[in-house]
Amino acid sequence: MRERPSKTSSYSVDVVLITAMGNELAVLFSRNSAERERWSIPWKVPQAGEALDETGARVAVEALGERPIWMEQVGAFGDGKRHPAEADISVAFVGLVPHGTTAPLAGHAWFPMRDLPPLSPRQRAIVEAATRTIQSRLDQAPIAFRLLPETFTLSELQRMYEMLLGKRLHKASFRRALQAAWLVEPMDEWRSEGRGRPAQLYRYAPKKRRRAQRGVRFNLLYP
Amino acid sequence: MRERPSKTSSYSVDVVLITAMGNELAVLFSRNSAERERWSIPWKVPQAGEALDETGARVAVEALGERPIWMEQVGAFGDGKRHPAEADISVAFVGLVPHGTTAPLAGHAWFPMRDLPPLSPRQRAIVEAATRTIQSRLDQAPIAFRLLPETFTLSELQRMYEMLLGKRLHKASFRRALQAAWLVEPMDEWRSEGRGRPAQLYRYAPKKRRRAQRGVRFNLLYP
DNA sequence: GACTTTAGTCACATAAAGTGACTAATTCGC
DNA sequence: GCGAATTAGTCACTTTATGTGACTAAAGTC
Repeated sequence: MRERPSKTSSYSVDVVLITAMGNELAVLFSRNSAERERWSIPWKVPQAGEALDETGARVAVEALGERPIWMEQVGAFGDGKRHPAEADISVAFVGLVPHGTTAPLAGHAWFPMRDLPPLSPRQRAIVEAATRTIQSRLDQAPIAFRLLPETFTLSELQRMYEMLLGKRLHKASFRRALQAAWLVEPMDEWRSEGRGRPAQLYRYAPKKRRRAQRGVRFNLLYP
Repeated sequence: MRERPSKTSSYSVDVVLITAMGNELAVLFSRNSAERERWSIPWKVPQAGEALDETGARVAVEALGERPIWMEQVGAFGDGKRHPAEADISVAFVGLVPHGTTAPLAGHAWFPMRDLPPLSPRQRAIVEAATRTIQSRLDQAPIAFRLLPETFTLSELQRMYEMLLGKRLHKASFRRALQAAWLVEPMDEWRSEGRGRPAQLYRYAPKKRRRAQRGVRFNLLYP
């Protein structure tokens, strides 16, 4: 009804790749091609006829060397100011990178979540939203398991959840909730981590639940 | 690394406007300008320098005549096949239209959620995702209240929640949860709806809760 | 005035979450 | 070798939340 846009608006696809490093989450950054001392999260412009998810996967593969083990859309971001290069808006995805695959390609680096490099306002918003997306999916999607190796101890799992939620959990409650959710299966192996009693190893093996499954529900606060 | 895209990709902004009509949710549709017998949810192409939210608001205003009382982004949709006209992808929003404002502009019509006109796959996906977005925000955002008039009875409120959730709720549980959430305030008015005992009127008046507020939590199933 | 209809509340049963304390199996220091 | 320290794993008890049926209240209907 108003004036037609002078030119069609374009979009980029930006991907927040997350992994767990030690006791912190880390995000993958690429060195900017123009200003080499600046960093940004990986992004690309779509190719003709390419589905959104495919573009997201392509961005991830080119930044990481492999496909993330889980990926979900975060949303579209745009404030009227163009940003990652030419794009009017950016469609953001979060992807999870499993433990171990943490060797970055040339021109890329992992930054701990709490100490990110300077970012454009848009990309900062994207990273924050990605974190919220992960937290909100945490009780429905196997996010914590994707960040851990195949087998893990329950303490490791709990630490992963604590890292993702940003709060401490009570051990007994955590295990009780885990049991109710039928998500893990004990192995016949134990691992001695130096200090104390050896921990039994588990693996992710969700049981197909009958009725209305209710996710995991770790509301559980620490004292 | 591969071929550059031959032309920049474009996007549209599509808006799912929802209101409550009787005992059903309804969605606003516009008649297609090309094929007059077909309908689509309102959409537009952004103007230069316009923020995403602004475009969403503009689409809503031009389809509805006023601003929706609540609006949130649903996400970006694109499968590689262009659709609403030229756009490669569509960024979708849901908006709520308060009770009463239901007179549609010319070329527009409300369709009950269970009997939508034929839609493109993309717009169908958008409407479904919009419904899920609303359901997932239901315990955090005042969605049900936005669809009701200023004052309402608790039975009306419960029916609204039931409509939005698509399941029945138990009266006693519903009211208990409502009380725990400190969301409504009784008025000194009663309304007799013909049949039975008159119901007290309430209004939305959320108390600023101190600690970790936990939203509303109507898990509550019916027998 | 008995019956129907909708509002509003109560009490009790069941389930889930919060929490501290206890037992178990290791390594470490000596 | 042995007690302290450390981490794993479990229990039992308390407190909250939720599920549910039944009951009382205030209208209209006939």
